[in-house]
Amino acid sequence: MTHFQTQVLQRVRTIPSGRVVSYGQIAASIGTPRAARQVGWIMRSLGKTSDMPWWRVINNQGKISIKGNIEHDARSQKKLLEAEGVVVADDFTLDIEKYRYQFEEKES
DNA sequence: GAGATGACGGGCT
DNA sequence: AAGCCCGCCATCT
Repeated sequence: MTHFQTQVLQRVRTIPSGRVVSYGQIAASIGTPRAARQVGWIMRSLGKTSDMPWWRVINNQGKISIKGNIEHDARSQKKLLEAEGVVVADDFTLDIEKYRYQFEEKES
């Protein structure tokens, strides 16, 4: 478990139900605004072995861009979000500005 | 240590 | 609006 990974997971864990954040937001909140890709990379490695609300993390275009190689695919993420009251279109897009959650705390 | 990878982001066509 | 391209940066091989 690297420090970077710890920081990311720590933020993901604070996302409230029914809200979403972009990979870039998480990267920025831990002090590395340009490491959005790495945030996604960490999500990929999470798999099912986590109780982390990974499905509340989407890209800045308000779209779910998961590849689907893991057990989780875009469809399951869509269901999870809808279960929390988030409206997701058939093309896996949603009104991110409406559900976007702003991190308040900074690093720890 | 060098090159390749990718659940991203932003800019340009 | 949709697609293509380039830059980022922690990991992996």
